[in-house]
Amino acid sequence: MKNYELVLHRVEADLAAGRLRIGGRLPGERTLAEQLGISRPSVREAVRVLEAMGVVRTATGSGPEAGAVIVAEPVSPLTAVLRLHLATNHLPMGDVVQTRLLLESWSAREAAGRELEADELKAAEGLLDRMDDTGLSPEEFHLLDAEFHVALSGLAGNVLIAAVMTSLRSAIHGYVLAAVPNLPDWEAVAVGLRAEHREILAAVRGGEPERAASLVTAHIRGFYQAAQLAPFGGEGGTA
Amino acid sequence: MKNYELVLHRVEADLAAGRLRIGGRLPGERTLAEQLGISRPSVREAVRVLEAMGVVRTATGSGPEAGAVIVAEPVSPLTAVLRLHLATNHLPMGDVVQTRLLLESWSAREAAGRELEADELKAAEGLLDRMDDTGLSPEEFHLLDAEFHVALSGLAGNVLIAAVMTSLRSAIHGYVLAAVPNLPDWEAVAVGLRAEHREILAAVRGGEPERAASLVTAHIRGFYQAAQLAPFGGEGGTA
DNA sequence: CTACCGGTGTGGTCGGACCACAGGGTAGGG
DNA sequence: CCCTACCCTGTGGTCCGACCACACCGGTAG
Repeated sequence: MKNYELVLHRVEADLAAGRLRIGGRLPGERTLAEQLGISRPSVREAVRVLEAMGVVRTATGSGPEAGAVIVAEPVSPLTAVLRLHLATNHLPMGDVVQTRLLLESWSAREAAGRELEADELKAAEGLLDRMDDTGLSPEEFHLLDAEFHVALSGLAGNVLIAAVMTSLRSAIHGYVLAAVPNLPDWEAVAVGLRAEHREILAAVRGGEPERAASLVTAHIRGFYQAAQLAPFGGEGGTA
Repeated sequence: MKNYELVLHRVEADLAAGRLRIGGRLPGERTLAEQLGISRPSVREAVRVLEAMGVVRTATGSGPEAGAVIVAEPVSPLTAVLRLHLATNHLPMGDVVQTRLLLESWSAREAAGRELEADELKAAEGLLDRMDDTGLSPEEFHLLDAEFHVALSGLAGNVLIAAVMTSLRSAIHGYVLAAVPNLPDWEAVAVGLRAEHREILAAVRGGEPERAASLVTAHIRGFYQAAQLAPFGGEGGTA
């Protein structure tokens, strides 16, 4: 048993038992070291891991914002894990895209079947309005695009799936952007994407689950085919 | 910019550029510290993070197995992130189960639509045979059960989804086990689960995607309802 | 009453030291 | 000549003590 794991187990146990809550603070590194009978460097290694896992946020200084504060940020660790494993080339980009397709089509179906608050849709709509600006560069456009898709999957109400979607989009971002030059006419593509987005949102708002899901599937598939990316054989959503 | 991040970026860049491959080794901690102009403790913090992310495996001693070896182990970090965030109670168990349902039904549909090698199915079948042993405790049974479901999702051929499934199962394990006492007759339930497993595998082998998917959905839903667990309203798979 | 300014506690970093471990080269015995 | 036992070397694992930068907070001077 390595020493830093003592800290990890201690923190996990404290979380599970409710002794630590979001917004709470870990004891100081020196205190923790003394309590567990280990050295400060060992404690620091554990805190770094917790930070990388999105469980704490550290800050120097004093006051309520300083120290190791408990947070709940699952997106950044998921993104980091994805990025690193994509870098090893042992995680095919095709699998990532396929997973995205699955999660998004499900989210759209689910969201269309729920009672949505008006302000939930407002955020997504605002993004679409901003995407109407024809002066946007492909990169700016795609950032808004990604944000829209993430917002859409958030409407399904499953925080895990929303978090995974966010990570997937981050991981895919560079990949998609690199393929923009493959498109024969970017502006024409953008026009098509805008229309499809509106259509998807309308289907979600109108409570048409199957239509929303198939629109999303077609929307994503269409773009990847146009950009000559990731030939993926899987279904993703409902056929 | 914190010092340990220098190491993370360096390693990620080396991975992306192909200077580091699976099976390769990181420079020694002392060497790395000198190269980046930082101290060894800073390097160690970064290595710990990489280890927690499943990118390296560290070992003492000498020889080809010692040092920080590059590996590709996405499952353990995903599991750890899930466990920690479940402990914070900011990740509802219902969402985890719902996600599992989605991934598994998709995997079953996908697997049934593929050409499978005989030995791919062998592993799953072997697990089912072992589960026929009536002397198994609920915990032993459930471990095999989880392994079977993971193997099943592996048949779809998407390593990301398979990895996520493995993590979800680990996260759910304790939760499910704690609910076994809720079951009026464990042995009767086990008999039903065995039959359903065989049926699912048959549908996958027989190339019946929709049947496989709906069997899986019913299989999972049935168990959760019997154990009076996680009332989840979502669809998960195709309705 | 206000503005300044040090005290105090936080994480961030560093250098050095020692330990346990495992492999490989070497010196010794057969 | 071969085999065995030993020691040397390099690895990560751990620890100590120190100093820095930072941010709040309280006392103090105006």
